[in-house]
Amino acid sequence: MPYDHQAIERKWRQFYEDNKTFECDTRDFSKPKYYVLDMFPYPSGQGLHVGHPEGYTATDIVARKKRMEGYNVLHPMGWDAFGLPAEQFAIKNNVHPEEFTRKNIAHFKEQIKALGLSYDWSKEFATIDEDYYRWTQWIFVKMFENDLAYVSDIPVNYCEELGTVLANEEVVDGKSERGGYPVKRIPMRQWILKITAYAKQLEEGLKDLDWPKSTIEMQKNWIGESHGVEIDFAVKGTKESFQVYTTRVDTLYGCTYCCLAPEHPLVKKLVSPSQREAVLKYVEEASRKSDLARTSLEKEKTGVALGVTAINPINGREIPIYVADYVLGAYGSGAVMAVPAHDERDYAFARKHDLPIIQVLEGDISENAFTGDAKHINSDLADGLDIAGAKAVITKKLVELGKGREKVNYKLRDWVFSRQRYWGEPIPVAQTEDGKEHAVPVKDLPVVLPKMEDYRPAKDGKPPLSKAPKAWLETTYEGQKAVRETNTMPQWAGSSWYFLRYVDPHNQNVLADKELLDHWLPVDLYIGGQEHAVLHLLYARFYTRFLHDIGVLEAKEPFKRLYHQGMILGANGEKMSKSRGNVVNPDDIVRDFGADSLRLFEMFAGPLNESKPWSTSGLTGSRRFIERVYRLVEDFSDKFSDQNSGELDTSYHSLVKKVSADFEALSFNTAIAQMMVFINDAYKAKTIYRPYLEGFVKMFGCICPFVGEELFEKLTGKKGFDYEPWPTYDESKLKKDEVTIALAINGKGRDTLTLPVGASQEEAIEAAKKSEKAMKHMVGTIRKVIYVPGKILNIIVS
RNA sequence: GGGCCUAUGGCGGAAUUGGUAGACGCGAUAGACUUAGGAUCUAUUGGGCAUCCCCCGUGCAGGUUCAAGUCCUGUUGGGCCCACCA
Repeated sequence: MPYDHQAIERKWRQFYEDNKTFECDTRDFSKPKYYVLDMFPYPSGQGLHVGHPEGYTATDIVARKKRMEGYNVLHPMGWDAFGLPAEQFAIKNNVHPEEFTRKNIAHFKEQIKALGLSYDWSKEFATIDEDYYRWTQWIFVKMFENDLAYVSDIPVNYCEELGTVLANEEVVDGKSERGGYPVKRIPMRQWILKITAYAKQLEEGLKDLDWPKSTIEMQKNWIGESHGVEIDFAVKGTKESFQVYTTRVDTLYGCTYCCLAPEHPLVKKLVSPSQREAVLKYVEEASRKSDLARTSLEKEKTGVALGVTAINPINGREIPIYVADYVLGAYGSGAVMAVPAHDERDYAFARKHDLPIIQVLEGDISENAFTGDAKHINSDLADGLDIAGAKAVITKKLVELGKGREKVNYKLRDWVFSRQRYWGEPIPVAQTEDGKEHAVPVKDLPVVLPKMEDYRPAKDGKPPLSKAPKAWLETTYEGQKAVRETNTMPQWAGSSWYFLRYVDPHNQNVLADKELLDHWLPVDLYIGGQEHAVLHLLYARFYTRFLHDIGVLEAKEPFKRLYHQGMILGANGEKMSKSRGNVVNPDDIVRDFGADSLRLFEMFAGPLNESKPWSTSGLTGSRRFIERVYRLVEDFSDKFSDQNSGELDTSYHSLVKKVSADFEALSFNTAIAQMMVFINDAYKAKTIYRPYLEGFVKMFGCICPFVGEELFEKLTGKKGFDYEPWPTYDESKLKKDEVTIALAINGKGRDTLTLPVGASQEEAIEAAKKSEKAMKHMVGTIRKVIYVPGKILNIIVS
């Protein structure tokens, strides 16, 4: 029978359904555990993208291998289902986001099942399930109780025309991205999570993770730990002082002015009467610029003098104070000491405002600030020292004076956690009439998102839930009248802990049984896109550490090993998009070529972590290889033998060795190449030892499960290879009696030598002398011989 | 501006971590089978050339080494992230 992928897929999908083949008993601790997880998808209206199967196939291969190796494998799937796109689509098309999202989930699930992925569907949930978001809210309540959630008025981008708050990315040059309406920075009440309380832990925890280097770097960068010194500057003629933060305390003698951020509380307090008007105007203008506009405009350094003087604590020098928006209010203390000679920004500002420049390191400052390392000058006790030495003595002096202290700073800011949107988890808080915020008691969770006809943002910038029915809005807290919080959580909330719920998804009493969490966490292998290198992965780490701290689980880190799949690009090497017309629909591929061909192609196209262009001929090649394997089993059974002739020993045992190692390293393309070599050898062989073919089919079946199951049944009569033992290899079968090594003259490869294993240098040279090719180049006397057994014989002559 | 990654045939990519560069696949060429082949099988396939001999070849320029795609220095192009973080 020829290879009919549709019939085979139908048969084995049914088999998997009927037998619940991949259900995992998470309470079975008798076997070692392996938890392999995909980043759960956001079920968009477009359905599955051909990029999805790439990561999913990779984890599936590992899951299948681990099951055969005797692990109890947890391999679940679920849905990240709250979020803005569904809400926007629903508004546009006048449907309810839940209805729309549930439909998308059903579609995604069907598409994923068609791919032969070995998920345990009994663990499935969506973040929009009340049963799930009850615990998302519970975590928030615990954070609130632990002073990690607070409300604050912070500036947001508000667009009056659109009647809504916009994300930074939606604001371009002070105008809304859509419509081009003006956007104001106005303070608005927001819920904030104090992720900065975990900055240090999140930084330190990175060193124990088996994660891609680039992702670790990005997280480090985002957390932005910096070691420096905080210095007190007194304001002349007042009792006021302010702190500056610097990583270059060694340049303190070169400080010729100070700058405060426009948001700095002392600006309005300190400003001299004559400068008051100009300064207030400047501050007002700065506040109107969005963060984006403030940084994307040309790097011109603007600022206004406050008309007051500060005193440099190291030498008593009197210096002017400015307000300037190149100083960030949210970083450090919102104030800097300016050293124009050795900081490019200060240099530009000083030049523009005609401020003095004092050089304190040797170097050229005629055109630019000098920022390298050199001997200090004009620095009193630090003269002659390099940066490190000067930092040490100046810091010591400041500490003695009580005017400075070492300090660690982080770029990481607290997490704005509220959204003025409908399609998210309601924040489980109620406000009593005295204005106090109270967490909803745990027994009253979940706070169910009310069904609403009109869930558009309210015109005055208030969240859609402010239009919810009174019965929902009005509540009580310990007998007092209260109103519910109408902000919702961001999409991140549900994805920050979902990996915990899978171990115990139906638990009604706790978010998951601690015993199960402690057995299964951390996740052993987590695969997903690099676009989540910072936010999702950082939030998930934050949640896990918090939950550890309140005793929910022992693990401190959620994901032990992380890997990013690359993108599947269009055939033209560009990102797939409708406008480029290079989108490939996985449904078409599965229908015409089969899920196995799609899986094989995506794994063979190149290294998992690199982006690869789509290639129809590559897909055809994959299909061709499957047919070649299929034909071998179907049409050449007269070659099969239960006696091992030894013919395929080396080929098979090196195959098992390579595939075992490559699967572990997620190096699927090279594993597949080796499988092709084996099949080529098998075609050439006179007889094929049947157990070798069975072993091959089990490994091949991890990549192409449908045809793998079919062939395994044909070979063995048994249904389902999924819990069969993983093939083993015999190292002694790999050791040949002879090795082929390279023969080089003067470092240049000239020939190969076939030598007995363990041949001595003398034997090797004897053999080399028989090589005509090499002897041609052996002119002169032998100067040196380098012999690396099993690798190379290099003879140096002159 | 800073950080990280990357560069190998016509194409996707291998290379035991310093040891004959180009595994495997795609594409191409020739042949076999066939009514037919866009199926299958066999052979060849980095470039040059005096064609199985030799020379040149891993973005570019240097260096270390008996030996470099691999290590070091510099440089150019591509990708991703952060971006006035004091």
